[in-house]
Amino acid sequence: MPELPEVETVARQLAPKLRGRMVKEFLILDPKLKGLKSVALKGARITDVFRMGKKVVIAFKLATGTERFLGVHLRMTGRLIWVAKQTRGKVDTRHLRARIVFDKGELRFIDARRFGTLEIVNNLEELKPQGIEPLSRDFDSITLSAMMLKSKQPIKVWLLRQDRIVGIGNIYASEILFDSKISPLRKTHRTKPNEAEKLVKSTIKILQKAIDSCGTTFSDFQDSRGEIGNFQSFLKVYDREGQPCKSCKSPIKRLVQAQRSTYYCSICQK
DNA sequence: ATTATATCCTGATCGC
DNA sequence: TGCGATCAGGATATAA
Repeated sequence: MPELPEVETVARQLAPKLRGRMVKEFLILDPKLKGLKSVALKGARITDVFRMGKKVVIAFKLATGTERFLGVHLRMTGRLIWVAKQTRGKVDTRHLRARIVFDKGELRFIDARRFGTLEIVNNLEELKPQGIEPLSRDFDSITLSAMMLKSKQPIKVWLLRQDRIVGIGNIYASEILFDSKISPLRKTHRTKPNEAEKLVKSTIKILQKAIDSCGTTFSDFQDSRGEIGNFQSFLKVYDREGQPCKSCKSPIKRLVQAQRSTYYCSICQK
């Protein structure tokens, strides 16, 4: 689920719910997360919630004035659910891995596959990803071209590398390449300057549109029920194997690269 | 240094 | 309906 637009959506929706709240308790339920020094945040107040790469960052201020940052990586199935009031009776606590309890309400970290990670750091720098933020000014075709020259990987695989560009995952990689009219099989260093330019434009366009649509399908934060992402209706190639290309009508193809599905139109993308 | 493979986990879905 | 095989939107440690 969570690529850049989804993580951005989570952060944006949580921010107004969490800002200003004081941590009453930070409970770790999954033994896999037990190394986390969650007690360090007891009594801390949340100052902000935002996205960095694919992580949701929650910023805290301790009573002493010291800052702390919680980095949450959702990986495949992680979710952060805001629960405004304590529900009485049956609560689905399956896959509940951690809880941050406030005077009113709590934040739940739910993660079926348990790939998600939590980390607490003293400096925000420690959560900063290596790669370029595609929605920042640092992301331009000159920079991209220079980076792409260094890799012989297929471009689809390369786009997933978080140490180069952050935030692109398996869905958006396919969508961006379709929009760019570049084959996922193309060797990264074989892209021409005008294609790098196109890639920059397509990346920004796709990611921004997905953010505007609140991402691609996932559950609501209050009741963890309603689907709030809308971007799936804009997907042009992802999960559309055999269906007609939105542009040329020829069937969309699927292939596996680095053990992950890639979808593309072999007519439109060269 | 870059690139391919195995691995971490669990649930949903597919084919028989 | 049951059962095993396969797949899933992520990333990294290890091997080549």
